[in-house]
Amino acid sequence: MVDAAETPTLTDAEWTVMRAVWQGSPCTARDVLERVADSGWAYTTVRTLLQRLVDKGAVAMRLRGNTSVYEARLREQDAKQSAVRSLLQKAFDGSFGALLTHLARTERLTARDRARLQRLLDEQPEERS
Amino acid sequence: MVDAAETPTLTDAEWTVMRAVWQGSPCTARDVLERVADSGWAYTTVRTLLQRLVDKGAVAMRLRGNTSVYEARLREQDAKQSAVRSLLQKAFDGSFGALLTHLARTERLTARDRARLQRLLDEQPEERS
DNA sequence: GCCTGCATGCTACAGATGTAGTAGTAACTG
DNA sequence: CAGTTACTACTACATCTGTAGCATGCAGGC
Repeated sequence: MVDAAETPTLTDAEWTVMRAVWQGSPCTARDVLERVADSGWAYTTVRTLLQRLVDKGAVAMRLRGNTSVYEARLREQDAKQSAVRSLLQKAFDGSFGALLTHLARTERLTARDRARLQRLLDEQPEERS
Repeated sequence: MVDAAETPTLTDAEWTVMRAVWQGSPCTARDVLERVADSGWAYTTVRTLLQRLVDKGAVAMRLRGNTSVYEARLREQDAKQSAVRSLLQKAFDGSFGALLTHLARTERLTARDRARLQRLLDEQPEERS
């Protein structure tokens, strides 16, 4: 009852920045800019997004000299889990099983994926409601 | 190259309306309003959302008497697939396997889910790339 | 000491989203 | 026929998102 409860929701652009931050956590805006180079974003855009993430509590900011240093506060695991939950709610009636069924039906599973799914089935301990 | 290519992206509110539409497809705005009763939305809100969906091509509208009748154009399967793809891109580096791994780690399967998934795995023919 | 460069804190602004309200009109109801 | 309903087309408007620009200040080089 502690973790993914108050996870902030991230927009697409914010996900891009968070991925960069997670890539190496105490980092500067300049670092992030480099990591998201292909986005073509301006430095100030990265800055704005980082600020919004700070506002949301997803990253922490502190000063080192006159430079802001950012550090992830939201854990990648939690963000992912939250994103999955959100998808589950809006598109799969909240049912994890419905999602799996959909995946198995529509996604092309590689042999590796199939094996992984199988393992998921075999390993997961029986549910005790 | 026909199906989920040009699938429009749905917002959360739009998902809610689409779910109602899929529930019984040629239907009126009033029908939708009833189906989403718990949302507490005003009739005009539903109307606006339906209009936006029409604009996006997700539903078709035609007149019967002086009443608009809406019909899903976007298939539920395609919408779901698109939503999954989108999640994959932003949170799992586009890797289906990464999503599975995450699911295996964090989500719980009910016995029913397990059975269903197992059946799908057994049934689905081996992939040939 | 002054210029150049990089950092910072604001401000901006269009388009998307959530959530309606209003005005005009067609239809049912006594 | 007049009032009450119900439907439609438009308009509204605060936020959120994507994507920056600007004014300013400190720090190092010449």
